[in-house]
Amino acid sequence: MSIHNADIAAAFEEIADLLSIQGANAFRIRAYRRAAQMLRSLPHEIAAGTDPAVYASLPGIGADLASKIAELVRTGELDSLNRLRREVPAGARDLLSLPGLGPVHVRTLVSGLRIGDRAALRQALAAGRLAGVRGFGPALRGRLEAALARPASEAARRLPLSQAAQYAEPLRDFLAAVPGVERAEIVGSYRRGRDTVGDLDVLLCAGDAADPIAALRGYADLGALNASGRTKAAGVLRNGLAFDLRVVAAESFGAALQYFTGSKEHGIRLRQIAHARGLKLSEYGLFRGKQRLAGRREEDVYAALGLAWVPPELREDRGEVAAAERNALPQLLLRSELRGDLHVHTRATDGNDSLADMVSAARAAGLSYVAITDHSKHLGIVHGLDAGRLARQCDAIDALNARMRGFTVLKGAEVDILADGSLALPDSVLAQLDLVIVAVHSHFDLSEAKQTARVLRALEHPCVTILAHPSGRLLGEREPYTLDFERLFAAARSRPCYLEVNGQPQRLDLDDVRVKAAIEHGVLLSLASDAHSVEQFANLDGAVRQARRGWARRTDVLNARPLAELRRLLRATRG
DNA sequence: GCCGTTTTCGGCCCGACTGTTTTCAGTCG
Repeated sequence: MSIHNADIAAAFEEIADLLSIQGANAFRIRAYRRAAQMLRSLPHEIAAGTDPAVYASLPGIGADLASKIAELVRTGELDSLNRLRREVPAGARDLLSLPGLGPVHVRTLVSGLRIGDRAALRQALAAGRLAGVRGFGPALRGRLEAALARPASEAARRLPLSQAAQYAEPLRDFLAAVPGVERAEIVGSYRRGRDTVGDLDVLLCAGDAADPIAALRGYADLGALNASGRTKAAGVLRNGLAFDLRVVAAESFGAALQYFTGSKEHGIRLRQIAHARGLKLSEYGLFRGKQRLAGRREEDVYAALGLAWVPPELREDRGEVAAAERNALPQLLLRSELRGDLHVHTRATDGNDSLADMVSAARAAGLSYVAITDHSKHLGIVHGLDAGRLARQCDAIDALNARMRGFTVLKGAEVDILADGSLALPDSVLAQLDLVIVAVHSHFDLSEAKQTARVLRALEHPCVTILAHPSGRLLGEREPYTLDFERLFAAARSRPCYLEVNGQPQRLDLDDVRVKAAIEHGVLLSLASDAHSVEQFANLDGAVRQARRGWARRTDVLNARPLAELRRLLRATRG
């Protein structure tokens, strides 16, 4: 088994948690957390073909962490972590996730009271053993009892962005309508366009006279308000989604927008730059002493720090601050630059709408070409096409093209990759299509070696154009299958064939980090709606957002090319 | 534990709210 960046990051995060329970130096703990965060954002696998001598050149990795990475890659284990696991009770780390319990309180529980997991804490609370313990007043004890009473499955779960939007936008609109509120914005990971959202962050601009936090108590969807002061409130909606609300004045709104959009790591970079220049950056503005240098507009804050304005999608501390300093940020892809959509279904298989309606909707979405790619027969659940039905669909497309000006329908199919890497339709059929999408829809649990061999074999097929939803993940439902993406990218580049960024809200696959990696490998991307009904061409917005988070420019995208160039690129896949 | 346009040692981002304080530590974002 090979070690992935995420495994190393998880080990470092566990070390950080355990050290914090032991009361170690806070900056030492932060070093582990930052290293973990950096590793999760790295666009290549560090264990694969990286000279261990190079580890220490990564940002936030010094001699010590480099040697720990080397140990993990070599042995799959970490001595120092194993030692920490022996020193701290096994359930103690889990206690950190309870609301209101930080490392100091957990240390009190573990070393002072021999309470080392949830069950022991529940018992101690019931027996009244915590009454009178320093730091554990009645309010905190009540919070803990409530949290322990909730089933673990209710533990805060990240929602797909599109789902979070259904709650965020009404909340924002409600607050925007409160008298005295001048602006209301959803910030946080929502504004950054992350695939999932853990909680909602809402920022308001209002003068002293307005009291939006009081008004919030009248919001019909409010579940509970856990904290509320003059400028800040925190609570949960009825559906359990947590939110934070902040109120600032107009002269601070831009700084607050920057601050609460995050990410946290991006913000820390900015505050470090301010600090190095003898300035102070907070949600209230950029200050020299008491003098506010910027704050009203977000652009001004970046400019006053000597930085180009960074699009929110890039604010993940993945090199964007350094690029902004050099004025070398990428010109990110725009939705208006997409010329077509290469993954669309009709009711011939599992779609809802007719070929003609899907084509009309594609035109209405501002596109100039679309590929119809219904499922191959093998996938039982979707009434897949056999050779005969596919041939009739191709005739219908020919007839449609003959009637239309300025728009082109391409003939395609989404073909299953069978367990052994062969395809579910015969070559004679595939050869007649303009493009062939292949996808894994079964046997998700193969070993990494077998899954990789399977997919690479499919990509070697001379008719194959695009690999759809390459990781197979379904947000909140199914983990990605294990696949060696380094080899996938290399294969796609040399073949050549193209990788999809699937815009379905539950998929968003490739993810942002892998979009960036694919681009760095020189692989072109196909941004697809995977629409199964006319309204789902809106999925293209999600695909674009995801691609932008992976630093995609127009030139990195297959379907941002005009039709003639697209046809040339499709032909290039056929050797 | 990391790092260098003040530094190879001594720093390391910033502020609101809560609870339990008798002046502030802890948690959170």
